[in-house]
Amino acid sequence: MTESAAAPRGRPTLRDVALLAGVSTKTASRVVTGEGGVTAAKVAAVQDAVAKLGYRPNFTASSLRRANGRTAAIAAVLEDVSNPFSSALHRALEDVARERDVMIFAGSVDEDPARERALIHAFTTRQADALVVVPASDNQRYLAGEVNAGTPVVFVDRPPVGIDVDAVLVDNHAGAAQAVHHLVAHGHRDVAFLGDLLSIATARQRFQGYKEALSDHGIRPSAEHIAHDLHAEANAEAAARRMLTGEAPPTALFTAQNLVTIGALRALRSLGLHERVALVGFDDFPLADLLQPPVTVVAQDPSAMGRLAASLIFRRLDGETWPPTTHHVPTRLIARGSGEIPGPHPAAEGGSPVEPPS
Amino acid sequence: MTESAAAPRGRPTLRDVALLAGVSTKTASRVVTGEGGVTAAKVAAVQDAVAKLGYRPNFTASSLRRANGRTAAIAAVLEDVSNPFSSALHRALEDVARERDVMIFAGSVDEDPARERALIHAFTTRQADALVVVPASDNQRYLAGEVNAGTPVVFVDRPPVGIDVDAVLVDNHAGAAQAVHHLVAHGHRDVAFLGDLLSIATARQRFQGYKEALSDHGIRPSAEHIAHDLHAEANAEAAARRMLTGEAPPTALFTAQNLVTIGALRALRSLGLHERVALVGFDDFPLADLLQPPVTVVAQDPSAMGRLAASLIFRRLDGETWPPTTHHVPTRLIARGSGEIPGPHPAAEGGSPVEPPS
DNA sequence: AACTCGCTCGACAACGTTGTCAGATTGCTA
DNA sequence: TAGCAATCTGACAACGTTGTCGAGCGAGTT
Repeated sequence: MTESAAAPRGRPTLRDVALLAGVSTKTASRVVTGEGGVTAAKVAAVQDAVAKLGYRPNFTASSLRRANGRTAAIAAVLEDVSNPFSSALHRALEDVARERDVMIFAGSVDEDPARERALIHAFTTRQADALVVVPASDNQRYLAGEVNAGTPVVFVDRPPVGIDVDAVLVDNHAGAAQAVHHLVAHGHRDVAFLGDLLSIATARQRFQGYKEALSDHGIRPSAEHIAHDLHAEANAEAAARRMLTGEAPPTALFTAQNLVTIGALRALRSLGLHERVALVGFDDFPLADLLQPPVTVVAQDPSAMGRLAASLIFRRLDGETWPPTTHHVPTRLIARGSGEIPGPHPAAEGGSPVEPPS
Repeated sequence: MTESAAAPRGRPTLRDVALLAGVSTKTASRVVTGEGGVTAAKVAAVQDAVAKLGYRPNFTASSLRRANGRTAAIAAVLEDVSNPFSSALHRALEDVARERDVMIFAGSVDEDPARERALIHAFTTRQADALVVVPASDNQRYLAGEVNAGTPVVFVDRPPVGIDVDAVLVDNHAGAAQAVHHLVAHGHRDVAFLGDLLSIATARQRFQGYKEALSDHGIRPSAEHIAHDLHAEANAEAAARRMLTGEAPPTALFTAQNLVTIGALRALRSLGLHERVALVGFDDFPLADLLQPPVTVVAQDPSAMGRLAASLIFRRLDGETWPPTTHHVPTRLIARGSGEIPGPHPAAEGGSPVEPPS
């Protein structure tokens, strides 16, 4: 004999199970979903059939039919799943989702607005129950349909534009200001700024914080010591090198993004200035404490952001309602060494060095 | 007037579109799928209706009905989406999948066999078209049903057990041996081993490579200089510290995993031995080149592994068939400094230092 | 003029599942 | 013993979509 039974072509379905167990599909369904109200004998028969056939329910078909139509999957539209910030966020979402057996679709936008739309389209088309978005475009009006249809949407790290939804943001302005105050308190007045693409809202906010903090101390930054649109490590390294080898080089650097910080570190290292020029970076990174000197940063907390975003999502999915709200997750200055290299203006102006409250 | 029209409760469906456009659902379907064979006038009417209602096709329902039943989603069962190896792998999968508009479900196993099964269950239940698995369990027989049903499965980094599927592996044995040969060539005979959980196949292979490479040089490692089951940074640091402060401390360390390497670096640093004790780590990590001294590693190439895994998946999905095959992606020794710290036995035995071919 | 051909279009069924409902069986009460 | 409620079970429809098939129509052929 080649086949013991009718050998259903593809995967076994509930119908195959029911047939083998000698019950109706509905009763088979009752057993596999644990709905109850089935006699022990039939339960056993169905379970036997399930085991024998290796039946796996088709959750896709089930969610098509079920009352709420939930797919128990949420989508994460991230900057790049392989960068530390995004992947920490991703992991935090997963941790919260796991408690509810919800899966995560993740995709990388790479700062490409078209890609952002394509991803969101793909995810909504696949009936994701909710959307977590780190946007790259300058306007997300196109999401209105989804939001109106009742899909919970949370923006993370960058504010929504043209649409009113929950957001979990970092206080970039305050964080940047904190970094600059810290440097000034350690005797620096010539603090350079190296930042990400100005098209990114957070980059603009950090620059704003930098400018205002300096101006609080009556300092006007030199135009040569400001570099924008550094999105790759190599660009940042070149920009830092240019500043540091120019005339009247800065005595401290504020690097407003991860890769920019690392590029600047390379420049400092290769010029042998890493023990002499102070540096505070925005966003923490692994091994920052093992470098020489250890790198002082304004840390964001992507895990906390992810957990908060997920909890907002699930509260909405549970039916809770409230007006769209923006939440701010605080930053934390972690002094490790590079930011405490003294500058030429000790005990700046106002007496004791100004330290932000822990 | 409160509502301009019948205001369909949830998302608009093809039926709503057809109704508004005055055509049958089938014709509406023809338009949105681009099937063709529809007059220009009706195409326009349908497109208008689509735009007016903000209609989005339900890909889930579509794949239920369509001939091949594909969901255009593949699942990645990873160690931890937030660790650099996993996330680089994830990203590589995404890059290949993107070309075909295929999305990725990702989940973290955290070395928990139960979680591995739960994730795979969840993904198959959601009709993922294929599975990429970095296994944590010691046996994956339970996947037989999926494989028989024709779902392409590729194992990455760790070999499948109890089941015969494609695999993309690192040559851990050779990579570890290469690291040890490198250290011996630089004058070390007392090379310690610090490795991950012995329950992980790759950890065992790396240990094997270490032992055999030493034995090639007629060296028998001291039992005190071998530490297994170091899965967290803190454990690794403690173990390294114990070895380095014991009597007859090793002159070189081979750290067989990422976090173990970092833990060992912390121990070296805190004991002030980082310029005196050589170290080669298995698996590269960001910023290894910026540490003092820069860290020599045997690098894996998670991107290449991911791309290869994805290409195997898609070739199978395209209908190509071949017997399950194991592919080995080569490692590469990257000499940066920490591995070239000289040991007490210069020009070891066989004349010129043995360097593996680049 | 009768016929065929090609094209457009819609009715219907089906994908795998679950909600609804009514029928069948059982056990209990009066 | 009749009556009734409680329990179990299956037929059927439906979720949103697409494959199948045949009807309708105008144009071209003999």
